[in-house]
Amino acid sequence: MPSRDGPATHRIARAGVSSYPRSVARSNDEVAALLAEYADLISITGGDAFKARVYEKAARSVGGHPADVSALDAKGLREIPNVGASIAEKILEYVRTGRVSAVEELRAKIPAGVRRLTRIPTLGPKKAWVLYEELGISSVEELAEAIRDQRLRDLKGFGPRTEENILHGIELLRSSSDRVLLDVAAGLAEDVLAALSQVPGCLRSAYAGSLRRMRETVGDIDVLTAAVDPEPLMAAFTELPDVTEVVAHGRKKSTVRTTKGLSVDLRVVPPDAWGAALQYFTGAKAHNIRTREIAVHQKLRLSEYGLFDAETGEKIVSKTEEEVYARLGLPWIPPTLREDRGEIEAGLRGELPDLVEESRIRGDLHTHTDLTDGLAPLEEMVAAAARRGYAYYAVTDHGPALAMQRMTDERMLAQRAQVRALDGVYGRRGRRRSGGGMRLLHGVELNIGPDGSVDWPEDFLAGFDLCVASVHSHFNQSHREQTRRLVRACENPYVNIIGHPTTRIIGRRPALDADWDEVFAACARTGTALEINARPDRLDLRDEDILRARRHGVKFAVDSDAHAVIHLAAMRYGVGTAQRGWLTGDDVINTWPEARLRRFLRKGRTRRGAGRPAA
DNA sequence: GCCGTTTTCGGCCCGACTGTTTTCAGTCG
Repeated sequence: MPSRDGPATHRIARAGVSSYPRSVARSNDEVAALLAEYADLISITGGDAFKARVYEKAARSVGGHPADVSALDAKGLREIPNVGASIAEKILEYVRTGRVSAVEELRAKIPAGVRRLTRIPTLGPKKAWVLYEELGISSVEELAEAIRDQRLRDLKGFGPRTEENILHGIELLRSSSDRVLLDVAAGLAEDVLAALSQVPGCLRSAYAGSLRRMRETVGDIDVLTAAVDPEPLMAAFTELPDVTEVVAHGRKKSTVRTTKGLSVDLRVVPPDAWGAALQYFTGAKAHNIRTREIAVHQKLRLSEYGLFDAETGEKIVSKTEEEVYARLGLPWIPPTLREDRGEIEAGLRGELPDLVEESRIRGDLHTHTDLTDGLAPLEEMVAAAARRGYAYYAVTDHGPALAMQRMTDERMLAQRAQVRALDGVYGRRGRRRSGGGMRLLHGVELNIGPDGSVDWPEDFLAGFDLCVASVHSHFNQSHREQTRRLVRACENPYVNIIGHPTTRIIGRRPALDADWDEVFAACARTGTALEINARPDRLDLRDEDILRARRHGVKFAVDSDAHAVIHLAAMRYGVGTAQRGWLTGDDVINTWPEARLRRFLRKGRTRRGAGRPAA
């Protein structure tokens, strides 16, 4: 994609627009990024704030739109929310020419670095513009230097605390800028695999490395292929459309840099070395060191080419990972566990967990509609959930405490009536066929206030089938206050799930400062589940927290927190994170049959009718 | 620039927090 902003557009700290599943054409992402950039440029230059907001909203709608925008005509485009005549025309221009003149004009006025300044937390478009206009600052580096030289002191609206906050923001930006979010890496890797698998002579292909292990961020992508003759694969690889630079080009290994700023390594191995190579390149390094040590103790030698007799050099096994692990006395270890966090010992004892898998997820318990900040109407979200084969599905729009969502009792109750009506349709529909239908749960995402209270009193909450409760503000409370707040939310008999518990946003916002062991203990004690929010920029709880919470006996819910149909597919990243936390199906409430789930949702409630479906 | 039980113009999510101010602008969710 032609972008003045360059490759860093997709880096974590500035991943403003990102649509995770690959079922969506990439042109939607490109157009969304362009519209978002235009919105930023309007804001920075002091343009009409409402106009900027429309472009922002249009960017989100396009990013979340299920159809490929490059295949739509003007009429089709205008059916996308927030896309009218003007934006439709710009999208058509982009599809036709690869550029949008209005965006080009604004880009000519503002160096790309100025927009990058707004990625610094606490530094918005207005301050960025002042810095550029008054001091000519157009990069993060220049800004850091200007602060060192105390040149911000004389600017109106900039004081010592502002300097401090900006410096802290720059630190945050820098510490995360060399890795990308999981969905960006997965999308690129899947594109590369799709292209390489078409090359004649390509016998197998897969991605390995931290992406296969589903680490929350990815530094570069390792792609592995099996072929007798590597040349055609290497040639095709270095000529992929995403490639901006060929860093290395050899027979066994090539490295390229891509438009997303991410490096991709391709390794071509002989077909009979596939298993050993996949094991080797999946890592993690610490896991590989352990497996090689085990090999050495057995007078063996393990490399990417196979497992060999250390003395004779004779190859023993190499075709599959299973064979390699088996010969070492280990069961096959799922990639998400390969971090040397006890998986070797557990494997040796035959006690690896029976990990939760995406196919075992029976429903999504945290999703939104356009009643609040979602993009799709209830009917569309529910239809999409049914297509995923779920046995149950919860609609959990925001309560009134998030003032921006304009929720009222009446609107919530009206939605409930709609949900009940749809439940009648979907529940029955399935029962007539085989295997049962999809039951709909009416829920809410409550806001946890600074004191731990939530949006509604208990008698109103009793009407919901389930309540997710999450923190959306007051991130800087003291350790003690934050802990008390979360514990109090758990103690509410109607709160079933703590949504995105730490509220961290990868590369942009740190986790809340709380006594998590105390919070986890409260969850276990009160029968409150912790969410594993599957959005790639959240993945909250993260793997280490899950491991810790699990020891308290907490149950978990892996939720997409979908705000659009396509976001439902983010479930895979949540499941990957749950696996990294060693969770089994029994640990995850939304793998349970409906009846068991409903029992869990009743929690400590005394009132009858709470948590039950309407007849 | 988009949208409409507010309907072809006049609104557009709105409240809290922070840091800068002395009455408010910028940022965030």
